[in-house]
This record gives sequence, C-alpha cells and structure tokens, in this order.
Amino acid sequence: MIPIQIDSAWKGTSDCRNCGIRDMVLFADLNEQDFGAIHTPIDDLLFATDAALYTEGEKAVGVFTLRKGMVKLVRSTADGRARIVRVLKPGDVIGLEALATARYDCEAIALTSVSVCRIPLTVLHHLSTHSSRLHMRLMEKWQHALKDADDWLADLNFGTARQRVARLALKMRDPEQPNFTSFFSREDMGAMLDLKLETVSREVSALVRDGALKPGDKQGRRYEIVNEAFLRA
Amino acid sequence: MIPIQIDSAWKGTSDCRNCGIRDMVLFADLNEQDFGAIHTPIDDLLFATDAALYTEGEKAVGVFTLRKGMVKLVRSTADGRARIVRVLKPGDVIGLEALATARYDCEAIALTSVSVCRIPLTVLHHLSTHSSRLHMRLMEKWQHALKDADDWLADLNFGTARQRVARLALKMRDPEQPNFTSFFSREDMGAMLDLKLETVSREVSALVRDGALKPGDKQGRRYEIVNEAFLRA
DNA sequence: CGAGCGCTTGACCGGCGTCAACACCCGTGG
DNA sequence: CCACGGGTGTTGACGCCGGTCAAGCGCTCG
Repeated sequence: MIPIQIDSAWKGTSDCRNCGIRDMVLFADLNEQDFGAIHTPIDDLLFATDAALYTEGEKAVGVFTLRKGMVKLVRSTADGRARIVRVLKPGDVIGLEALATARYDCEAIALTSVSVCRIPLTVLHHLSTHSSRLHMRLMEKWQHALKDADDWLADLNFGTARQRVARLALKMRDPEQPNFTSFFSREDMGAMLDLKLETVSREVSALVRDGALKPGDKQGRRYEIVNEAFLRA
Repeated sequence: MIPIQIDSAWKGTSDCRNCGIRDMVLFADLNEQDFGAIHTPIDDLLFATDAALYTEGEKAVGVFTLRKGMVKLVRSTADGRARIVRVLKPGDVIGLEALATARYDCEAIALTSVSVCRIPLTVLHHLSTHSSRLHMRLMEKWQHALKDADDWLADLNFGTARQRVARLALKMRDPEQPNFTSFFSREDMGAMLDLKLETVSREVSALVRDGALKPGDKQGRRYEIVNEAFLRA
C-alpha cells in the first residue's frame, strides 16, 4: 500500500445547472432563485488512485459529491490498524459530517481515479436554511449514508469468510453491466471484511472453482458473476 | 429471547419547554416562537424491557427521543439471523431515518424499561424548514448517529473476542459511575460483537480472572472496571 | 421446593490466521 | 528484445481461536 499522497488536479468550476448527474445529487431540485444564491464557486477536482481527499480529523472546507470512480472511507482503530468502514459510489456525498462539525470523521481515499466537485460549507449552510428543496435532499443523503453504514455492518461483517466475499461481490456489481463485479486489492478487501488477505484470496479462488465467478482480467480485479444464486447462499 | 411484544403505556403529553433533558435533545435551542408553531401534541411513552418501539419497514408516525434507558437497533440479515447494529442511550434520537423516508429501517427494542417522547413527523418537517436552530440540531443528530454507526463497526467488530468484549465494557460505562459498566444478556452481546454467547461468557470470565473486571451483581449484568488500561490493550 | 431460564465450563473440531514459498504481471534498464 | 526485480496474488502446511455440542450450576419465580 502506497502511503498518503496528495495528488489532485483542479479541473475548472462547475456549472451545476447543467451537471450530467444533477438528478442524483444534492442540487437535484434547486430552482433558478436557489442557484442565484450561490456566491462561491464550486470546483471540479480530479484525484489519482490512492490519493487522499482528506484525512481523519482534518478541518473541512467543503463537502464533496462523487461524480466518477470509487472512494473508501478509512478509520484507524485504537490498535493502529486501518479499517474500511464504507465505499462510496457515484452520486454519493463524501464528508457530510463536516456540515455539522466542520471536521472530517475519517479519511477518504480514492480507490480508482476519481472525479468530484467540492461544495463549500458556506454555500450549503446558506442554502439549506433558505431552500426547503435542498433541505429535503440533505435529509435523504444523511439517511442514505446511515443505511449504508448499517448495511455494511450487517451484510459484510457477518458469517463465514465465504459468505462475506460473496456478499461483497454482489455489493460491488457494476451498475452498467450487472453480471460483472469489481474487486480491490486483497488487502483492501480484507480491511472491508475483517479478513486477512490470504483468506480473501483463498475464498475468491474457491468461488471461481465452484463456478460462481469467472475472472475477467489477469489482475484479479474484475470478475463475471456466473451463478448469482450461489453467491446469495 | 422473548418474542416481540408491544408493551407500552401513555404517560401524558410533554411540556417540552420544561423538559429535564432539553439541552441534550432536538428542541434544545428553540425559542418561544418556535414552540408556538407546534400544533400537534408530543406524547410521553413508557416501554417495558423487550418491547418493540417499532419494527423494520414499519410506516413511521414520528421520531423518538430517548429520555431514560437503553434501546437496541436490530436488523435481520439475509440469512435470517438478527444483528444488533447499535445501542442508543439517553439523549439519542430513535428512528431519524423516518424523516427522510417515513419508514423505519430497522427494529428498535427496549433493552431496559424505557422512557421516550414521540415527536410527530409533521412537527419536525414544519419546524426544520422554519427554524434554523432546529435545522442545525438535526444535522448534529444525523452526524452523531453516523459516527456512532462507524464507531460500532470499527471498535466492536474488529480483533479477537477478548478485544471486542473489552471494548464493549468500555463503551457501556455508566456515565454517572465511570468505574462501572453494564452488560446485557450474553446472546445480545453476541449479536453486537458477532460472537457466540458461549464465547462471550468465556471472555467475560477471563477478564474477571485476569483482574480487569469484578462482578457487581449475581446476574452478570453489572461489572466494576478494575484495570482500565488492561481493557484498552 | 421444584421448574425453567440464563450463565458457565469443558471437550472437541473446523475455519481462519500465520508464515513461507512460489507464480505472475509489469516496468525498468541494459 | 530480453533480463531483472518488486509488487501483488496464489497456494500450502500448521497451529490456535472460536464455534459446536453438551453437561452442570445458580438464580428467580411460581
């Protein structure tokens, strides 16, 4: 694992009105008046794989919306090891907690190359008290984040190693090609499932042997889902 | 484990202005004008141990504030077993997710006898768009719930059985008597830590043998923390 | 005082962690 | 173009932790 590296690039300023994924995100149902109240520019940013969007405890300037790629939320436990608490996908908000505390509760690291836009806290604070439309959207995002956290706990940290890996395969399906799923480094997968990387590797191999998965590349990152029912059991 | 039983009693209507724990809860910094906008009565309710406040997927009428006692949030996993995702303490809000979806995401069951007040969704929806004070409080509650969920995952579902039980002991300290901690039935503890009840029992006994804990009653529910440093390691 | 429930303890076994060797992919430099 | 080396994934052998099954104990409440 490469240590933290800040490796981001400024891509320009967002035109939120014409955002390609606007219907998924916070500004989905803002009207012209709401947009007029945004006085601080919203930046588009790119992060390379393994770059940190922010670190645990860092003072927050804004909240991110994930446009493309995947981001892991990492928390270091009392005994020093790193634990991945969730993985965020396009449309998700990164660092919501900053709205309440102006600090980030855990570290956010790009799992792939990542495209995000950063919305300043001031903008959100101002809009959320003046626009009930944004207010409702915010509630939905909070609720989604909390449900996600609970799902993560209930689905991926329960049962045998085999079951956990199978559940992860189902959770990480490609939305566009539902019979394909993308994995991560075995070490990352271990930190998500509370397993050692060797165990993860063994169980992935076993699922391939049993005909539930089929390798889609040679690096062990992409697999085809052959037998979905098997993965569910 | 006793199956679900609805066992609640109406204790009256709350006088929120003079609530004993008002500074901890959602209505902490409402002003007289805000209170004037509450047109639906807020009920005080009592639930007996093992009673369900609501069940998973149930249509929600309101959100609860926990005044006294403890409540577990239970989720049934795909393979039928029950998983305790969090335990709520006085001052916490129960069923926040209903604000966004009007449904409860998981089951809430009283771990002790419990005193709550129920705030109708209509009241919160109306107030949160008209009072930036409540709005801010809501954010804080969401953030706290999310942090709690992540803590639960990172602290209690990681490491050896011994470590998990030790962490639970620290997490469940009595706020008033910090050298005392309260446990639950071994089965519930197992559902929190992802361990079997026999393992929990063994590890608790081991911690007592090693001089880290001392039994405070004969039912195995209350223990004195003798060696805090030992529990942290 | 007896029944029943929950907690404890023991014996045994299987799954996962540990340590280690090896295979494979890829980038680098000769 | 090939040789080399590091990083990552895979596979094997072995030991220990925790799951399983079962017996026994000690509350509490009829």
